Amino acid sequence: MPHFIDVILPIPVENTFTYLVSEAEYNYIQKGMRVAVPFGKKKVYASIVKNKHTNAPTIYEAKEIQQILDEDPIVTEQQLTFWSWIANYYMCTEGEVMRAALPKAFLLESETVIRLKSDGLVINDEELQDDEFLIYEALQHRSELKVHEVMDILDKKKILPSIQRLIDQGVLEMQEEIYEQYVPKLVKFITIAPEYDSEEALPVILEELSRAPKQREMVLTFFSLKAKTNKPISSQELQKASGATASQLNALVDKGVFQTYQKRQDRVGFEGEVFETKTLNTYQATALSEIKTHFETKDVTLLHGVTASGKTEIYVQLIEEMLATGDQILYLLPEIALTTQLISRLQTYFGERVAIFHSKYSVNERVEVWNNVLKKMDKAQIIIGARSALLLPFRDLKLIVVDEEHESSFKQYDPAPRYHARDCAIVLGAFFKAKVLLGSATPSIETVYNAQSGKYGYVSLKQRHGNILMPEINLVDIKEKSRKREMTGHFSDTLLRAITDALALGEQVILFQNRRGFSPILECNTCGHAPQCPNCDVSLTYHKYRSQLRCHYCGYNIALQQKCMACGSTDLTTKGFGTEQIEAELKELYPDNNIARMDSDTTRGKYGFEKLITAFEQEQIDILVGTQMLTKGLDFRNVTLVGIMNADSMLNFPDFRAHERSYQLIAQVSGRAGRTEKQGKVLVQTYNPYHQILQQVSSNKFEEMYKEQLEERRNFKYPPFHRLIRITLKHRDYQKIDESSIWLSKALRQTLGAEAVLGPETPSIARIRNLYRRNILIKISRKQNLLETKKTIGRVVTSFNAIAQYRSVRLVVDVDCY
DNA sequence: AGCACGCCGACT
DNA sequence: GTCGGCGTGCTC
Repeated sequence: MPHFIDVILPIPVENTFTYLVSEAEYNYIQKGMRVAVPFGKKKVYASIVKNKHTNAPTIYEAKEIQQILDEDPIVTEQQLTFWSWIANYYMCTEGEVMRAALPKAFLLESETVIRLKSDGLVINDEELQDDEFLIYEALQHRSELKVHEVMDILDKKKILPSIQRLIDQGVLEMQEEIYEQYVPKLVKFITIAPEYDSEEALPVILEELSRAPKQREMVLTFFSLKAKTNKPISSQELQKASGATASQLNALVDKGVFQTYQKRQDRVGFEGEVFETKTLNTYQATALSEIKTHFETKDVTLLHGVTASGKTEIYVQLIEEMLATGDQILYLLPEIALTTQLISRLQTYFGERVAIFHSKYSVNERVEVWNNVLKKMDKAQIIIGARSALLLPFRDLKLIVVDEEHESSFKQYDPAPRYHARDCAIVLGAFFKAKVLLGSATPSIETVYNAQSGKYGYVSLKQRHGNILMPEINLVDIKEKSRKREMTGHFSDTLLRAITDALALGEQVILFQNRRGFSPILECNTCGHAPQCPNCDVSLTYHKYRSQLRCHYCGYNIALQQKCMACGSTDLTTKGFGTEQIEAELKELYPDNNIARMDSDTTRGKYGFEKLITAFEQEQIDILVGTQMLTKGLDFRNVTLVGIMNADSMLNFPDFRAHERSYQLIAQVSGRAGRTEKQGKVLVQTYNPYHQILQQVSSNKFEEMYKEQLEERRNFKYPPFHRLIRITLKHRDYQKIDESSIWLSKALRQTLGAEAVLGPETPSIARIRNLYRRNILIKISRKQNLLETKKTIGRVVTSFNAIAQYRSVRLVVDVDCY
């Protein structure tokens, strides 16, 4: 009886694929193992085994697998169930989930390589055509060439005919190669050769080395290191301690004094002191016991604690109590908050039981964390990570903490799966019967709604840690200030006075401006022309530090023009403002103070962000200007003043959550002020100080904001009352996008009802990277069957793709697109 | 996704 | 005439 396996391939195709295996392979293979399979004419992929069976496919012949890649499954059965849930819920394929979940090192892809045939004939150069000669010659220097490299050498794309001719002549051979990308880290250790390892031998060696003082010293250093610790001594350590070079060390190895051996070492680990957890204050202790009470009856609980109320300590305490059982705990954070600040705090409590999973980690580091979680190692009992940590191979998950629950970065936007980590965490928690704790100072409307309706437990913590007062938030009417000519650049006199006062007291200041760059638009005063991106429908942003105009959507950039490109006038002005301009103005106003800027331009690189944070912590920086990045759970002791340069741009953002977001942002930034005894001060500059959101945030009326926003959501059919699915259409032809989007919206209206479908609407940026776009929004009432509705949408999409002239239109379906 | 096949314009 | 453009269809 033939044996078969169904596998998931890491590509966006709907189905699993069936391959033929031998009986021995069949018995060896387990679900969740990786198997290399040929796919299409030449590709080889690492796939994941989803099923084993003996049902031969009827309409095609199954291919044989190439090889089994694992000795044990690397994906658990629970993960496979979870993948399939994600694929269903977020309307994507399991392959896309697989691609997001597995560390890249697990996803081998084949590459075609060519090499000279070992018994190949030596060929006469004259017999070869130009291209063939170039390939032949390149292979004299390199043992093998990737097809891609051949393209580079010949500087053209059609290379296969030349290669084919060489193969026909028996010169070359071609092969598909797959590479295992994970490389264990090997560390070189030093021991002394056994014959020298004694008291008596030492003088002999020293005598022998009398003419090599450096080597002599190294031997002495080795013995003193050995006496100090009984840990193995690495070559690096020895070199550092003795100040010797690698060649001096090698000389001793050659002389047979030292011996070396390689040891596999984990890249991920923690070395340092471990401290006792802090005792909770009475408010925190009460909150913790309330959380535990809720967990007796409910799986999810919201901890709503104002900024600086000490939520982290509560998590720590809860984790510590849960840890006793030896099960795993997941701590999810928004990407940006994954700074050393919080991690080192958790590491000081839990030491090496903490593992970190983070996008800035290398492929190898990610594989190690994956394996540690899979094998349920002690060193990965507590996993801290951003949203993708949710996809790790957990064994026994006991608790999931979702910190900063309201953060929009928990939702993945671009490549599918477009999943929301908080919502998926709740589902994953249910799979494991784990408890889920959501924490935030400004929880999202949906979560508060779920808590108030009794679905989640609710615990509130209104007292700041150490009874520090909430910062005082004042609104500054800059319309009025402009009229009275009390503005200096973008600063009101009120804000400037507050900055001057704070600096005089040696305190630090944070200024928040939600836009990077110098100023968004460069405009001609004569003709009104503003340079546009040729690929996107946006004006280019002026970046002063590079003297460039840049597009924030596609990266297009040109050098700054001195003259208007339309009329040649030199009278150009900038409109709007960003972090860079604020920084420049500040440097003029406070030339004696250190001013730094934190945005995605200044925090590139692995440690860019951390360097800035550390410098600010150590008070080397007096004023920090930044974007959103500043809001995320950072804790600076000496900040007493926070200024928000312009609140209006956020409030007027065209999105149903703009008001909620503005409240959260202002409240979060404000929370950075006054974390010690002194009450912090927050100044919010706005053209509209009577806006209800600004009024609510300045008087700390979260409840009122929540009720008002909830009412609006109810009236306008938004979450949590309705679910939203957005379909985005993209195409480079304007006509086609127009027609196809109208067709699709009509088809959806016919099947789902006219009131459920909105659009097509043109997004505020109608074209990005030369693709025109249209959005269609589907609102699904809570009463409707979600699964059925998605199936219906799926059917409509299928019939859309069946129309030949629309097929080239790209569709992106985003479930819960908020 | 990626790759081959196939049909059209612009150049050695 | 060929090279390279990208629309189309398929992958166990």
